[in-house]
Amino acid sequence: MNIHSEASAPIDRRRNILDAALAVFAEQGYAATPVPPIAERAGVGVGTIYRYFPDKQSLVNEVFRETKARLGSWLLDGLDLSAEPWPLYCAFWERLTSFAREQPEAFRFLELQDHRPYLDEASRRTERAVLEPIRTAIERFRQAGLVRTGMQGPVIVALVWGAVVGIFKYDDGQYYRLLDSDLDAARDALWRALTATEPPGPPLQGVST
Amino acid sequence: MNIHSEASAPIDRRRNILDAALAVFAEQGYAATPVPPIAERAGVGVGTIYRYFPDKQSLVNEVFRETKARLGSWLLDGLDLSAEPWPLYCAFWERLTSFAREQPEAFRFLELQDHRPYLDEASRRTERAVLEPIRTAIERFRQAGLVRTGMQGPVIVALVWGAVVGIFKYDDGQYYRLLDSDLDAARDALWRALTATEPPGPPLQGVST
Amino acid sequence: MNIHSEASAPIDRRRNILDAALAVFAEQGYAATPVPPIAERAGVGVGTIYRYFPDKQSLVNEVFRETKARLGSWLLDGLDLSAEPWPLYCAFWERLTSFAREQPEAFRFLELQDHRPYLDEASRRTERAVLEPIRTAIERFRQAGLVRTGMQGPVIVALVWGAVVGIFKYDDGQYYRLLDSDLDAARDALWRALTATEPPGPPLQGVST
Amino acid sequence: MNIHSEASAPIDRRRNILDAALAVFAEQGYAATPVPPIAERAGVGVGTIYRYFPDKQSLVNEVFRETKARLGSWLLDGLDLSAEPWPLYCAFWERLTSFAREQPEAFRFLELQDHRPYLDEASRRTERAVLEPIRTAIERFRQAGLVRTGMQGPVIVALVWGAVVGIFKYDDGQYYRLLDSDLDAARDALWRALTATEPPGPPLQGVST
DNA sequence: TATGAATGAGTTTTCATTCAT
DNA sequence: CATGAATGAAAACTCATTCAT
Repeated sequence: MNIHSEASAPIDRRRNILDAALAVFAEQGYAATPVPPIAERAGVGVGTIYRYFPDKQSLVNEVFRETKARLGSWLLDGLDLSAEPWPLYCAFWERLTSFAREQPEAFRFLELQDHRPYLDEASRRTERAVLEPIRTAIERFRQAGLVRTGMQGPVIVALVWGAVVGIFKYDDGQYYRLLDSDLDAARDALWRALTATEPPGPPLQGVST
Repeated sequence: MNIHSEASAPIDRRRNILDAALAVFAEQGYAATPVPPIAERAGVGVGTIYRYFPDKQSLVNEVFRETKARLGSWLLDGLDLSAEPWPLYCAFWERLTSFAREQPEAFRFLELQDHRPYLDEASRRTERAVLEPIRTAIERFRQAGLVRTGMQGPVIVALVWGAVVGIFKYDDGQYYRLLDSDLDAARDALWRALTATEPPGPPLQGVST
Repeated sequence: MNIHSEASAPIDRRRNILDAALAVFAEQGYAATPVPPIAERAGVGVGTIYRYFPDKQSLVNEVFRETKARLGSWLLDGLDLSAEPWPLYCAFWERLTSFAREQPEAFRFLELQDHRPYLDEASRRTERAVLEPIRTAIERFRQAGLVRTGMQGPVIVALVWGAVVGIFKYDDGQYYRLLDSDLDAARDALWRALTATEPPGPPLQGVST
Repeated sequence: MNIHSEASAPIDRRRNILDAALAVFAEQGYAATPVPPIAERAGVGVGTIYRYFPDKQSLVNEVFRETKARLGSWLLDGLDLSAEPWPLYCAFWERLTSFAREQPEAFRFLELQDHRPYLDEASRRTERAVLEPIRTAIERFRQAGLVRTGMQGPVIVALVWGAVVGIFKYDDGQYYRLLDSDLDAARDALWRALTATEPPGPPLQGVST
């Protein structure tokens, strides 16, 4: 018998607080969100939040780092960076768009808000680190001549990432709903943008774990 | 000529307030910005702000509409939407990137922040209206077969616009400074993305006024 | 006509806040006193206190410095430190005891409470400075052989001052009320303590201004 | 010998809590001291404190009573109140000053802080009781004509006690360190104050147990 | 009309006390 | 019986808005 049988729900208050904070920060923004709604959504007392985080700013920074790291895992865990360009690109694209679709709060919080006013150094480090492997891979492809554009590697990533953010932002859930065909077309279009070649076709299986 | 002689500096308090508000909102965000810093930057008393705007939220909405409209003018005024695709695209690209470079506060405020928590209906209308002519033009090109991608017209605009925001956001002024060559390469790359053809060459002169 | 006719009561909110704070701090102590009671007693809103003092600790420090300085003036203003020992001693005694009697809040706050936990450097400087002239005068007398005790000058002052605090503290207004005869006897007794001579008699007039 | 062998350390939690509370109250004052630091210093959990004391105020009152009683014992246990005045005075003086020196926390807590805001009736009774034997002895001497001053007996005690507090308070450990000669001189000076006679000489041995 | 000091509702944060373990 | 995580009432402090000047 371990400390918790599978049946008993172990209450992880820190987890609940972080999740609740992400949800309300995504909705209202950090500065516009008072602490009590976070506590209520987390199912804890207000004071409890201050047992886990020294202040509101530390909380938002932890939310940022955690969520950014989660995005990093989502994009990269098990991704074979040595794969061929097109399968690798497709795998990355799939992960990127599925994150936006399946983790809308995380996506909205991370990508649609301006964090500079409160981000601390640790968070900025995390931010820079997350896409580093992708940037490196792109840079490798670029130097191998597989990427036919004059942009620096990181700029390429920023462009693709920004394009994805742009189209998901346009999907406001009310005036426009993104179609799967939009996403596929965007994927192929950006491939052309980067490689100056036609997309080879449907992505091969087995690139990601 | 207006009624003021050149010697008397015509103090346009409303103007100053709007400019000051844009500046501090761009820097700190709406919710994190108290009113007094706006007043100070505008060179007026706090009370004065409430003579021109009923409350802080009305102010930020007016800032939003004004700035969005300014962006619209910057992009569209004198732009010949009936021009050939490539020159039109180049002209639009030039306007877009020059706005980001020359009006960094406006760009940061409009594009890097999440306005949903406070935007009123009038502002949302303005937002939708600004890019409408562009969307219409794209749609026209698309239906004429000049745009070879399966995306809906507005999604194309969102993708290009998002890509531009993405690369300018990556230019944080500290870890990376965007090069002109990055911008030119991005322009050509996105042209390939949309048309599935090589960019025809340097943009022709005379497309925009 | 100056800015305020004598008839109109010019409201000095800072003054009111300091007075109110002294009153409630004297009664409850600094740490046990919330801000609202101070505001109420001062006849101002809570927020107003924070317009005049950055925080509660700054307020109590200012109260301390002001009150200490007031005590210093009460004891020393116009006191002829070059007077003969006995008249000077009597004048000082008179000022000391009248301060305790006429400014009971100031006396209780300054002398019956432990300020170390919150006193800042400026306040500590003020504290050290206030009795300095008296200490200097005593030292002069001591070196002239007029004070017949082996204590250091400042210790003499501390002893006399402590004795006065002790007897006023014993006067709790309920179980014991200090008599004038107690005070006169204490004055003469302490004179004997310091000089090893009998007190010469009733104090001469005209020592203080 | 008690029931515990020397090997097993008998943990007296109540004792530890009282000692810890005295230490932190002496340092920070009652109102400014949270409960957790007391628990930590006592080596117990916070909850444990509430098993021994109903609330924080009861704790501070018990600390007060205990410490006051300890002071009473220190001053009086084995003191021969029927001794001759000068030896008795010297013995008392020795106990008083040694308490201030050897129990600085107790001294600081009892004498340098204002307990009125939280003291309950039982504590006030204890306070009054402790010095009662001394006051009675003084009163006896006074009525026997051995004390030559017009002060009431309790006022005499208050003056001496206040003088001692005054000089020890002046010894802040930083700007001034009390010398033994200061203390001896103060003892003799106060003897002159009370008796209008010269101190007879060095204190006889054997007055206190 | 313009101002900025004043305000109190609302925010962040603390802490005495409880109670499940 | 001892614990310390959890709590919410209360504290410190902020700030959008008002209004006397």
